[in-house]
Amino acid sequence: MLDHLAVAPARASGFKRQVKGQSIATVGRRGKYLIFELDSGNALVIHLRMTGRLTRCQKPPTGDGRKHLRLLFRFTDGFCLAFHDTRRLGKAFVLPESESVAYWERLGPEPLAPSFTGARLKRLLGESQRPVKSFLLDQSRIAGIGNIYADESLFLAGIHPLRAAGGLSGEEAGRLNKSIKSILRSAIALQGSSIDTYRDSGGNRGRFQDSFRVHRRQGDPCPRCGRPVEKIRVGGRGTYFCPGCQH
DNA sequence: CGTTAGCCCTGCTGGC
DNA sequence: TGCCAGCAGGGCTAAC
Repeated sequence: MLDHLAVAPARASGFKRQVKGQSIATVGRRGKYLIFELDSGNALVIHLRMTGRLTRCQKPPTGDGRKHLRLLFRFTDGFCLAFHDTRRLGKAFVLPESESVAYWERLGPEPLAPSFTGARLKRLLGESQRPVKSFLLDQSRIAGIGNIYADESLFLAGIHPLRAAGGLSGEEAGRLNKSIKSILRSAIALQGSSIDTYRDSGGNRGRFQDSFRVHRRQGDPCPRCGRPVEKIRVGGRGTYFCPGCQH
């Protein structure tokens, strides 16, 4: 089994042993997981979840800077990489090279890959009776879409979050595919969404939250038709949509 | 197999 | 002003 919670003190020694002295060969991503490939062949994997933050710093944090500090990596050039996480939901662990393929196979395809097309999405949706919003959030079906981006993608595509996934037409799947790519690309260009604690590695806020059209905007007029945005719960997640534009 | 409820975790918000 | 229930949610596990 994977050593899944490296942050817990009881398991920290094994984690430290596997990371200490290693160089980072490459930095990558799969879904919402950050992957730091070590020269041992193993990978340091970090998931920020809701409130995790990775910050590059010139020296180890002190005072208030240590509040919620969970991990601190020190590099030979003197720089540090700090992992802060207020809610402690984030995870860091070492993924053995031998388990890598199986681990990443659990995730669905990357929606930004050129091979991810409307037709591919239509096939993935299959005959599923789940709400399309739940389907988009299921990382084993499609990797990397979170609650914000599911809401915004469905709004852009004009699709109601409670529609049965398998009930979407080919044309609708095509629209949804284009919307997902567009929303993700915009959010990346604006360096993410800082509703609350998210910051990039330089400590800067993202700006995509200023472009939300429905997410966390219940009661506000829809930017397209003016009807008030509604909030419901889908699969236990707060879900925002326009009753006038999404069918 | 496909799907869903519960849990983790802390800080903020809203209602009284 | 203070208190506290409720909410925020990604992903894992257990259960159906």
